[in-house]
Amino acid sequence: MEELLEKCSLFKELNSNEIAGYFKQLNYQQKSYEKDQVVVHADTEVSSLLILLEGSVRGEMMDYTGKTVKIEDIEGPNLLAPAFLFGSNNKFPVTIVANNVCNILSISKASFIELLQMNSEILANFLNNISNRAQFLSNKLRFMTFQTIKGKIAHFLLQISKKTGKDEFMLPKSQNELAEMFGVARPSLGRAIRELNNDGIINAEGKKVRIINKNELAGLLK
Amino acid sequence: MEELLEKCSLFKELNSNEIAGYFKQLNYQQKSYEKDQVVVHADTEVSSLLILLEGSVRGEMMDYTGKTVKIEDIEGPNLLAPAFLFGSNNKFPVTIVANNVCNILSISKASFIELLQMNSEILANFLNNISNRAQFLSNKLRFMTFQTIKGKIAHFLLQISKKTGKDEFMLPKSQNELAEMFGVARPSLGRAIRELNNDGIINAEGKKVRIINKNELAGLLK
DNA sequence: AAAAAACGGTAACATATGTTACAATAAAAG
DNA sequence: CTTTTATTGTAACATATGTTACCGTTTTTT
Repeated sequence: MEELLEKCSLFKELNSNEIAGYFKQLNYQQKSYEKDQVVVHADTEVSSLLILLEGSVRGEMMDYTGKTVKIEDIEGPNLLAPAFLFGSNNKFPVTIVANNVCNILSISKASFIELLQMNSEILANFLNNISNRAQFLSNKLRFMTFQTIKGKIAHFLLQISKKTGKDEFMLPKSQNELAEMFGVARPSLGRAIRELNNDGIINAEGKKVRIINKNELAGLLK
Repeated sequence: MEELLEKCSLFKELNSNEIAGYFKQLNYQQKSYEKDQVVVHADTEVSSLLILLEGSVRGEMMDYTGKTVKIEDIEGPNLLAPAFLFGSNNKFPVTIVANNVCNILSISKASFIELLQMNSEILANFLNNISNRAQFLSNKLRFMTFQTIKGKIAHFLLQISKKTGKDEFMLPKSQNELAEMFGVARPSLGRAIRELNNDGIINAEGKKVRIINKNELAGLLK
């Protein structure tokens, strides 16, 4: 277990011996989940820090019709909803569902506070983690607030292009998944891609995409 | 100054003498701003913790056409963008503009870290503060992601109704402000209100609103 | 009190996106 | 290899929202 925790950002700069030392004094539990099993439902009280040791989970929100929107995937090892352990509303903001078999560690809030007091390294790591969380949300918010479908596609493609350094690549997800990610209807996404293609801004055929006019594509980021 | 800080959530449970004691050891600056003066532009490096002592500021985002969307108002005394002092992207996510004459304290990051190490009360307060920030963003995101204009209005009205305990009240903002807050066009907002009125769900005349069918209104929260 | 500015009401029209449906193709399963 | 299932392409149509414009009313400024 300590080997997995060692890779977790919360314990950066600590080795597995130190971690094991701290955990001897802590109150914690470990539990496994099956693929598609719900780990916690939205609005459940957050009374413990959950650490995803192995596997992958997703955060989902549901509207009142029961339609599910995936917010993000989280790969272990990583903290789950760390920003909801403190603050005035200690409820999970999303439902957390296992993407595959995964292994989750739970530390009670009281124990975790002790841990933060024991080691200033861990404290700093936790501050960074929460802050990154807030920053992620802030980005997501900007993404949702401003952009049209074409804007979202532009953002997405330019991000890939920047990361890979190439103008031609395969889409890493199906249109269905992208549409869900963007919070739009699948045919609308398809149409937008087609229009970008017909306007000569990109070249899209199946999953293969080439960016032709990067400036014009960036101009859609309104 | 200490009297103002005493009211700030970061120093909850501390009195002004204790605060003054800590500040003697810290590196900080204080500065005033005029109404509508920009405090910091979006994407500026966050190298200090900004504390709004007196007055009110707003956070704004701009799209590439220069159109501004107000994200929120912040009243002093309060922290500005605390979640961006740590984490991996230390840039202000929004442009901060003074709503009226205000007074802002700036503490260098290094000094602030010292302060967090000096007092565990302040540390806990800061964790709560950042966490509340993340929770605010999470709410805003839910708000933006799911809702139609009518849904946003429903959410807004039901929130007021819940807070005041009344079904009839005056809108606390102009349609212009509401439209900006919701990120929609003003005539679209007006039309949506009119339609809710014509459908007998609410009774709206000028700023005076009465909720007639609360269930149906809540049903719009999809 | 008069003038100016902000605000609310509303209409016509443009545009973006959602909905539903179905066919063609590709990928996975048997 | 064949069948099944998922994926993509696409069209017709419905709906929500944005844009622009104008007018009458209220509020603020002078």
